[in-house]
Amino acid sequence: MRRLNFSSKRLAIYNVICSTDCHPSARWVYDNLKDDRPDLSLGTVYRNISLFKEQGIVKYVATVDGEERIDGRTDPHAHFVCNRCGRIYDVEDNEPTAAETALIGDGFNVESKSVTYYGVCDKCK
Amino acid sequence: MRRLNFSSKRLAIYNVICSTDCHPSARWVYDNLKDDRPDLSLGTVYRNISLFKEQGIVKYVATVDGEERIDGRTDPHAHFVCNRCGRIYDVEDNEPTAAETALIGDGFNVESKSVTYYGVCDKCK
DNA sequence: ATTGTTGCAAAAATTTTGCATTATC
DNA sequence: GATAATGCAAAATTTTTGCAACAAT
Repeated sequence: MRRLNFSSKRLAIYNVICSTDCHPSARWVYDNLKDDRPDLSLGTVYRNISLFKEQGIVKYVATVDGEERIDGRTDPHAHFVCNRCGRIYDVEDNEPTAAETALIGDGFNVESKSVTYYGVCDKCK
Repeated sequence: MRRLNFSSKRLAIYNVICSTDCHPSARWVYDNLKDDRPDLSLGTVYRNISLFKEQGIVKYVATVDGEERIDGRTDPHAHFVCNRCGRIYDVEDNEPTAAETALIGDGFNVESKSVTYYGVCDKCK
């Protein structure tokens, strides 16, 4: 069986992603690891995030200010993106929708759903 | 009173966006106008799309293969993004969610909601 | 040894911007 | 003529990639 998180850098990248709730960008992950691991390159962070997404252990959340933001939490939930500060918050929401049923009836394979609210967060108000 | 769609190019860009249901990228809009208007630059398309988004007459839909995709239809509805071909479909869905009420109760200003389904469309199956 | 992983820098790709020119009123 | 809009090309940004070096088994 293929072992996941083979290398120590890969593991470190994954751990950073999972131990924050800020829904980081690749650059944020890089910056946060750079202190502990000066020998880390941004390309490696990108390569590993790509891999994690293929494996399904990291999910795309939103693109904010041109940067892709990701989430290490993979259970179904929604997000709130602040239009002022760019912070992304988790929002509990697992309501199945009638629209999904309709899509399936129309012959679409629905693999995932993304629900994102946009507005101004409590800190920025 | 300030007049919208001041210039003829601006109007043409807006019309192309509104008369397709493909949820185009800036490049697609540019390519589709280029035949009729050889004197059109991609920068102008980007500048006008930015303006339309500020005005609220065009909405961001999703980022597919690194390209931002937009919609000239601004009434509340959801989307389906095909992971194979990148096509984006409109999906009727205006169910208000309990999550939105919860957000407001928590002191967030919810300005908009984006619901996007991902999977494989009927044409690609 | 062989396969997987990384650093580095270059390249690719999308989007933004500065400035001179053109269009609109 | 004054203001707004555009073309063009350069610049800025994010993301990807090639390749040699390194790590792991």
